[in-house]
Amino acid sequence: MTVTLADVAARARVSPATVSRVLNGNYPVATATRERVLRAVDDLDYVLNGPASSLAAATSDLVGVLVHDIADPFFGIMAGAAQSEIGGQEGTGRAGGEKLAVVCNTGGSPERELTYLTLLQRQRAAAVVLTGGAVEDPAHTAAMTAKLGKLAAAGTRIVLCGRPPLPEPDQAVAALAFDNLGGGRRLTEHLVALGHRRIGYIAGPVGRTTTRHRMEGHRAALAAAGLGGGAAEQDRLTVHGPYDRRSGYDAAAELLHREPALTAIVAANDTVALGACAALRDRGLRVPGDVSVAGFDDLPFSADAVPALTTVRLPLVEAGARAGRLAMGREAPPPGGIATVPADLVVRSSTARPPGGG
Amino acid sequence: MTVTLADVAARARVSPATVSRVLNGNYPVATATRERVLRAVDDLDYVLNGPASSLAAATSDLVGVLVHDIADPFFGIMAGAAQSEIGGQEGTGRAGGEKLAVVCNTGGSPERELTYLTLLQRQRAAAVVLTGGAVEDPAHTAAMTAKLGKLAAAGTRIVLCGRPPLPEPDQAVAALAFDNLGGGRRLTEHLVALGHRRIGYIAGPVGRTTTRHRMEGHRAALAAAGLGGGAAEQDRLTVHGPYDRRSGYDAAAELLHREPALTAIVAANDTVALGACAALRDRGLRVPGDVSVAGFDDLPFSADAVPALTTVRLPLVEAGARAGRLAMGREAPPPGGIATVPADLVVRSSTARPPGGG
DNA sequence: ATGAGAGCAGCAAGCGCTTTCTACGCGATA
DNA sequence: TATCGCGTAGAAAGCGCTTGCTGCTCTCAT
Repeated sequence: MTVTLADVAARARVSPATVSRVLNGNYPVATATRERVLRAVDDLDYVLNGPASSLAAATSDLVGVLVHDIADPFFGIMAGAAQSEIGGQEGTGRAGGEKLAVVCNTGGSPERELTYLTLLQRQRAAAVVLTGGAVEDPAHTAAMTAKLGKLAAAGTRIVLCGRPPLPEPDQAVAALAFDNLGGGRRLTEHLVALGHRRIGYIAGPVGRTTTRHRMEGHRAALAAAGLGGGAAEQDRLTVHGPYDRRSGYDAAAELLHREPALTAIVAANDTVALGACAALRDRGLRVPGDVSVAGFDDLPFSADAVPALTTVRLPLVEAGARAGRLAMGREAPPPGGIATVPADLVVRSSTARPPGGG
Repeated sequence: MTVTLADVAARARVSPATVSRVLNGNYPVATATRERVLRAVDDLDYVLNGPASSLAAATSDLVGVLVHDIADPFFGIMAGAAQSEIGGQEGTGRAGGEKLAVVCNTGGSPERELTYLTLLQRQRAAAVVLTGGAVEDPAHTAAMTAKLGKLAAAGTRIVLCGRPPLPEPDQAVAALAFDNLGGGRRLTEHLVALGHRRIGYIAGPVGRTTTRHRMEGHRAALAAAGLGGGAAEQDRLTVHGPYDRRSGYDAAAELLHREPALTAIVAANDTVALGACAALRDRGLRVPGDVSVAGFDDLPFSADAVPALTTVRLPLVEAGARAGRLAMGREAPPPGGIATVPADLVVRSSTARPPGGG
């Protein structure tokens, strides 16, 4: 039925051991022998049995990339960049280093995150890349830490991309953390500098590090300008929701309802910001004429929106690629295992001075 | 070091065979025994060794989902929908049916498509879902057909989603083909009905089925209205490019250069259409006041664009989910193994009657 | 009471590969 | 000429799991 190593060995008139060595290329094999084996492989159309190989070698060439939402370009871009570093090298022929990068979609669910990690652990994955913010639930954090510790102990390399380091930093875990706090602060500082005083905030889902950090940056900027207000006031001008367009639309409407004199809205990300713009437009308000709007991430479509979105640029491609290299062990981990990825303000045309004020 | 089945068996005071059977749940085991085993599993924190299991059982729980560009929501949406059907069922506990859906990013490269297929074949994947258009190169088509045939022969289920059936239909391959031709035709018919006579076409990359079918639909509509012109004229009003925003921007500029009197532009997809809109805007042309623009796919952001995009709706979530179920063998394949997914015209505000005419 | 049969658990033979250790042949060295 | 060592190939022992088959222990009908 299926062709096995032994079949190839028989045809090449060598032992299975030799075939294995030719295929793995980490043992001296005479050129003539090698060629004979390679020819037999081609003739027989032999395909290595992955499970058998992984079992015997106690390692596999699977690398998992976990994302919250595969339909969101924020994750797609990072995952794509990581994957091209992992399974990428075209034309490398049958040379090593080729790994199978697989992206797993958790849908933002903690359970599925854990489930995928177990599945990856089952497969004895060579590495795991976790992208996006972490869920801030003590129980889940503990479970994740334990699971990741076990994976690391089993030799699986762990890389966090766009996610803060674990509470108890592990040597074996590299973290590429986005400067969400700094980015959020700079964004709101920009708005404040333009003269805005009543700024609504559309936050991401509750209980996510990304949500919290961006919001803390926003509030820090407000506080620094003496615009903090009380906790109650802050909450009044904040609406939480998922990272999608619809959420932005609804939240903007809600904010306008709570505070009709709003002159600016800061959104948790670009997609949400675009939803907010739509809501504003539907109410006859102009952006940025009546209300300024800002996003976060600087996804490709943000530059093309009308008006072009003021946002915070996150180098997703670079970060994803670096995470991929880290996962492959092709790049030295940053000192302390932790690196901060910059988040720079990008001013475009969706923000301007407030109508009367300024 | 790592806990094995034998360790669990020892602790539960049963044979390894019994533990295996409890875990796989496909053999009668007395309740008391089962519970003892389950307790031992928990106590020891046992995690099945996937490769060993796959080797012994000659099957694996990996399902591959191939996409051209993971950063493109068109693929992200389909892949996410498929994945939720494959690895989804929350709370199913340790019950079967749980598979590891992994998405592989080919970047549109034929070589990588083949490479991933081989990697999946290595892993003895349970199923493979291929999304998006196929590359129309005889050599590649032959290679793919051969490879898919081998996979199918090895028991891997194959599902094509948004891709036409193989040249020589295989019983084991299910295909969910998008009605790109019909959608393209209806879209252009709409433009013609509005009174447009000089319509530019921004096509996708050369040599892809999707590109060709959409374009053929466009040209069929033109021909039916007696607007076909000669082949040379058709080519003059057609520009090819990748499926990205930049390509749309450049192509629109080029079309305008070739035919300044253009009153409408049909783009290969929504992203490209948005790029075209940006180019038009930058030249001081209004959409749809001066030039109408239409896209394809109806991605989420299309409804939010300004102006909202007239496009062709593809039920990506439904198609992806169905592909997932097909891959799991949870849904009967369509008659003949082929089903056509409808592509309906969605008229919004980016198209209107041409300026002077109509 | 006894034989048949159902229900459940164990034995042991692999699944296809990797890798350690051993063996062989040959040119170089003494 | 005898010895050593290098380069290369083979033998064989698993890696951890699944599963066909065997066999034990009860229960139930005769």
